[in-house]
Amino acid sequence: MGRWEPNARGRLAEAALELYGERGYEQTTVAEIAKRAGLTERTFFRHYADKREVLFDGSVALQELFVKAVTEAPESAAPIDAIAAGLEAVSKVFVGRREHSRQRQAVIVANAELQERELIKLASMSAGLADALRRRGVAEPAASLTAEAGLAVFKVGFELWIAASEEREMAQVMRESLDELKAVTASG
Amino acid sequence: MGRWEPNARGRLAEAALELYGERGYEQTTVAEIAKRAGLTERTFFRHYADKREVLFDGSVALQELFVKAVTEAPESAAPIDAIAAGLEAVSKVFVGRREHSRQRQAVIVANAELQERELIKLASMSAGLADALRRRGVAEPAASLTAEAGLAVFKVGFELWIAASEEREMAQVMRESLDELKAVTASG
DNA sequence: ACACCTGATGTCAGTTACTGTCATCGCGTA
DNA sequence: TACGCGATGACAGTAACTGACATCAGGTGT
Repeated sequence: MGRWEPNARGRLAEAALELYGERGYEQTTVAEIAKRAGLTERTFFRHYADKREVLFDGSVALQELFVKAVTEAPESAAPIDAIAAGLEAVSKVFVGRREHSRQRQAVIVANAELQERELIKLASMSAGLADALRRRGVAEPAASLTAEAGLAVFKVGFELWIAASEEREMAQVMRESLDELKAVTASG
Repeated sequence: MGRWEPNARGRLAEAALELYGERGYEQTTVAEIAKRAGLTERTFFRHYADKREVLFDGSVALQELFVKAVTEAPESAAPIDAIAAGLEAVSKVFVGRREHSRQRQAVIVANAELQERELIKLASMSAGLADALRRRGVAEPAASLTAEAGLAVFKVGFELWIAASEEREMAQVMRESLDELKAVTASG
């Protein structure tokens, strides 16, 4: 366990998820995470800005994927359909990762600080999507509202997918959730 | 400024908003807030769970009002219309408070930790609204999606209202934002 | 008038997240 | 083989937050 074992960052993320799951987020100290990863507390903070961030390593890549899919949707697609294309793209990333997602989500819902961090990541995604829509020529407040609606579908759809049986595909759940949103907003 | 001046809690909230505005959230210590309120750091933490919570004193009451209005909407009202009734009720609370809201929002958007706290308060509202809708007989995931849609309207509408001129009423902004959401989700 | 009770506050010590600074290590390169 | 450089360790310090206990002001009962 020398100073130069490879992938220090990944070892820290793995150790953190394990410990948060075993004894809870609050009952875990950063020093313990670092020790399990064969590193020191100071090095933890060189890789992650704080004790929460270690659980959200992939969020930037996920947002970029989402935004990219919206940006590259056909010009003719309506804003909500561009968002739908983004949801399709994002869903592919989660194929085969349901169990890992469940474990991670269980840790997050057990602690308010982690929920806060999750929410600001989702808000960042919403802002990125609104940007992408604006670049497609969508005006405000339509762009922000469409982005928020898309995130609502993602949030609700994600929870449904986690709770669902193994055969149920995320992309399908997302499509159905979006249809449901369209239904409930289609009054008056 | 003796030990028993009245309204210690209110004095702390006022001092905190002032200091966060003057020198920023991170550059303000809890000891400084307490000192300006004529109290000690320890007493601050008896009134507020942490350094962020002091800015969110009214959030529980606001949520209760929102939920109450949704609950008491006519039985015949569609879910989205019950939410609309809630938005109307909430809007009344903000009459005459635009300047205060601007000041507070400026402090919040300037700091990520405060944004996180704001987001979890809004998420709590969404959960409360979904509950209320379920009690009205709305099934899942329609209840959660309608609640999330309502919160999206509130978020976007609130920012529009803050940026708008003095004559523009929040209730009107909320109505227009909801109509816009209905428009963007009314495709295919 | 007096002792007593109670809730709010003060005091103090302790833990832990997080930061700044400098020393040290292992590896590649000239 | 000497040197440079990025990653890590070591250490001290700040501030958010907590627990335990003392103290104070005001009300209550006698």
